[in-house]
Amino acid sequence: MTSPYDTVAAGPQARPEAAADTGAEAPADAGPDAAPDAGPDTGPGCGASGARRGRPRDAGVDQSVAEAVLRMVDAGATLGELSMGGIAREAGVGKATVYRRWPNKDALLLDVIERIDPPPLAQPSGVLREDLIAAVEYIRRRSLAKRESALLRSMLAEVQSNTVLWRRYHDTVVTARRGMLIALLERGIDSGEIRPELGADLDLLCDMVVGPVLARATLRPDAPLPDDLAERVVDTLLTGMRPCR
Amino acid sequence: MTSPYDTVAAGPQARPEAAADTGAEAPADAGPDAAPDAGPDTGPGCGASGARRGRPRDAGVDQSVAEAVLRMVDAGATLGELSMGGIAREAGVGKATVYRRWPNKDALLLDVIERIDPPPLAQPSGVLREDLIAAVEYIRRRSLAKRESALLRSMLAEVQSNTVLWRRYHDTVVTARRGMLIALLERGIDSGEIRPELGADLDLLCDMVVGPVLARATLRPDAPLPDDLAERVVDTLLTGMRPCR
DNA sequence: ACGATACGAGACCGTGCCGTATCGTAAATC
DNA sequence: GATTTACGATACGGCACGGTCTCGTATCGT
Repeated sequence: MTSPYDTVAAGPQARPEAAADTGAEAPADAGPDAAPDAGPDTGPGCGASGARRGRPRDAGVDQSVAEAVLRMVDAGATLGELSMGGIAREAGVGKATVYRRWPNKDALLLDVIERIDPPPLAQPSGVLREDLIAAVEYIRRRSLAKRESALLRSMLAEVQSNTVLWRRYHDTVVTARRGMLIALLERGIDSGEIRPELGADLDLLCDMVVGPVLARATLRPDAPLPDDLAERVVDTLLTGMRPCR
Repeated sequence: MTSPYDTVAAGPQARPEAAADTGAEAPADAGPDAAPDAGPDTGPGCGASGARRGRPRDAGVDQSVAEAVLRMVDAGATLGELSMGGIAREAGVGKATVYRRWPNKDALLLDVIERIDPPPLAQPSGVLREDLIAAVEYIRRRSLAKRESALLRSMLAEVQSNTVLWRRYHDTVVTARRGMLIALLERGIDSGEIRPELGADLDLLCDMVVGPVLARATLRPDAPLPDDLAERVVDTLLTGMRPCR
């Protein structure tokens, strides 16, 4: 109903003259346009003019703020519970310093989320079973180091109230991984390791591979994620539950 | 960090003299004791004395409030975003009326959540494949009528900041369904329809059955949940991905 | 009729947060 | 040295919410 997330301006705020459109605009305007590029083009030096005049921005501040947000989410805060004041305090910076870089809370969160670049999966070995296990194992490990899973849960909470935020996360983090997995499955079909009729819905196959661990990690935070989980999921999936042979 | 959920008193508040321990207690006391029975023992008539004196409580109010909460969550609100004033307004009741029944927001949410009694699954037919499909299909349908899935997502957001609330939901809603599914799988093993070595971890098997649909419904709210989803998940799972035969 | 209780509406107050502004200081260019 | 900008700290206004209270009305027992 009363969603606090209506307008979102993404990316750290550039210095005033370099981006006059990001800061204070005409009121009751904004809307769903919101410049989609949110690269961490932090202020200093982004303008055409080579060297800035005054004291340069401390690059460490961006880092501190991002770390603080992750730390707080990790510690159990909902995104909705995070306050700008709290973030600033946790990061050990002034509130004004935060607002100098991001116009509002949404922009900040969006930027922090995009800053989480998942380390690339290892190069596929070509052996289907091993590659699938590696993919699932990757999810398991990320869920264990629960920074990721805490953030995911927090994001999930925002799916409904802040679709922009979620879509951004989805496009940045989820899609990439999913693409790799689908490629893996396609190769498995080509090589005859997967029944070809299953190729009709790779999306479903994808969910069947990652769903179990994902569901356990996010929906059952108490459940264990034992070492051999990925292996057993993949083997059960490949062989099937029936004692067919 | 600053969790707004510290103490929780569950269940609709009984009329004053009937339950003097639920209302205002000594401050800085409460704690993790919180009477665990939260049945909707709504005020009137709950006391030993047969008939109450004044105007009886309107049973419709409890319903209206619960409906309002579900409606708002359904419409995209996070539990944290719900306000008592908003709930009262949405329900068309006075704020005082709400507080007359529940001592605080947590107690209200807890009660509403427990009020969602999932309609019992149909009696198992005895045919493993059909029963598994029915179980998965049940999840799919609940996710489609997204009241449930919206609530689930909102609950998930609270996992970290309000473990009490989550545990209550988990114990009430999740455990029951899971138990039925595990019984199903056990019978499948007994009847030889499932490879017996898989019986070593029925929990995992459980996740493999429900995980795909659950993950898709909660983690990918845009993804479709086609009619034949349950069937295909179960068949793929039973047969396996390999072209073993 | 009368007291008791519940009802919707809304005033009220304390608190916390958002976003801005100010202050004194630090680091850069001119 | 002067100017410009960033920094941490903090004060401020505005606002929404939680929770209490009051008011006028409705509905029950006695």
